[in-house]
Amino acid sequence: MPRFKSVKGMQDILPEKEALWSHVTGAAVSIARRFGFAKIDTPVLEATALFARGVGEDTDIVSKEMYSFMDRGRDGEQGESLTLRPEFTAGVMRAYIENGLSSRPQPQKLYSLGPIFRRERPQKLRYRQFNQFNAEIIGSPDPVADLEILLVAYTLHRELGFKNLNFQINSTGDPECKPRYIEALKAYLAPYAGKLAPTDRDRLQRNPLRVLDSKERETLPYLADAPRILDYLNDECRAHFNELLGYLDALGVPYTLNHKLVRGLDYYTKTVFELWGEGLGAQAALCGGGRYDGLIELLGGPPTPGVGFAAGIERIVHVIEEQGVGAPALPQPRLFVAYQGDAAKQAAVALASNLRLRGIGARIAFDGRSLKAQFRDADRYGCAYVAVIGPDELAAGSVTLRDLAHSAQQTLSREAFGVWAIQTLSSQDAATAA
RNA sequence: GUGCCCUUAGCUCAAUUGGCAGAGCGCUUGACUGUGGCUCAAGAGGUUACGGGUUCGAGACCCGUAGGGCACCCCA
Repeated sequence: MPRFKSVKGMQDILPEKEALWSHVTGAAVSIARRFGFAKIDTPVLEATALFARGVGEDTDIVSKEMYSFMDRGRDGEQGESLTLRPEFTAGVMRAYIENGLSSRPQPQKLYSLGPIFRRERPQKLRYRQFNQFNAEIIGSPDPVADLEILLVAYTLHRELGFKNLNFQINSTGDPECKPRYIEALKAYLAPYAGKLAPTDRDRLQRNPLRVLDSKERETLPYLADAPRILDYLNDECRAHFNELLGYLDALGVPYTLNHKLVRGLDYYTKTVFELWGEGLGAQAALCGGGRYDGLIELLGGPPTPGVGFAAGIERIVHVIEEQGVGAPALPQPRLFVAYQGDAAKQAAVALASNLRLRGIGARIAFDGRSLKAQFRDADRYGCAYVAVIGPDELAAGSVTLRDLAHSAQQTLSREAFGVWAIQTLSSQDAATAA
């Protein structure tokens, strides 16, 4: 029997990571709530067509990175094609439309947390299954909505101790000015088409904007003097962008205008951004997002503006781990219940169970190990106290309580032990949890 | 999808020009038969990623596959 291994690009997150992970996700949730976001959980599986339509057929994500399969229909007929979500936004928009969230107070501010799947070649901090924190503001064209999305991202990373944060920001215009710019870009690049890198020649036809952030050596020289989209924005888009930048200036949020930033998803309009940080190797982006005013209508909903972003949890965890940021310890039982003998084992199991029913954490040994081994476990698990029930205690109806830190012990009646446990352990559990 | 590098115990790594597969940590047990940390001792744990080939002999050399790392592409 061959040993099973995790699927390529997918990894186990082991218990020792729990404290750090809940530190990060806890911060994300707390900031989302501070900004007035509510949680929405959508399925991991969606119709392939949703992503093809929403994200765009010609994007890298849809054209080569999706985990898709044909579902079974009735009577063995072939059903529809389903896909493991490669991003959050399309699914959240589907849910917004399907559940009539457009008839609730607008805008709807929604956050999500969960796994995302992209079938890329794995690399450091690039996995085929990874976790994202996602936030969307749906139903407002106000630049303040853009600002709040940027600020959620910024606040999250600031609070987790990131240094040298910087937004890369650009505007990709709207359905009126974006095509004008694309035409201008195509016209500018057309004479050089033969000299561009093959992939870029292809992009020029299918998705001209993507030529902009090309890193192909042959292409780069021709990009330097390419027209800039900011020069082609119509009045509305320019005003929107300038208002957003004005807020960022006023708040002292660092950003760099990056006119080559277009991002790989078709649905973006107006604002696009990425937040860059240190310690990520070739993966500069901690998180990214932008505005998608046409998406909901494209997916069959009422014309509705929206803006959002997604952050990669693994990338955040990696960086703060490297910076040696310690996460607060998670609460754990302070008491270890040890026993000797079968009869005492029953009493010990009952004792531990009763404590837990009263909300007090307790750990108990399995497998009838020696007292010595039980004490070693108690120490290893960081328990402060050991309650021992052996033949003597069983006969006397008592419990021997040892304080490991002070190497002191005393024998108490069951009643006295119960009082001690409620007084000492319930308060300490609460203290650890807080 | 492309290029380069890597893969030996649960983990981190040794093993002379091809010549008996090892250490530390961790784990289990024990060191006055009711008591932890520290120390000491013993034990368990391996198809050397997988499949072929060369050789008297392969962890080592050759080919293939898988997985990992780094970079490209793109992004979280």
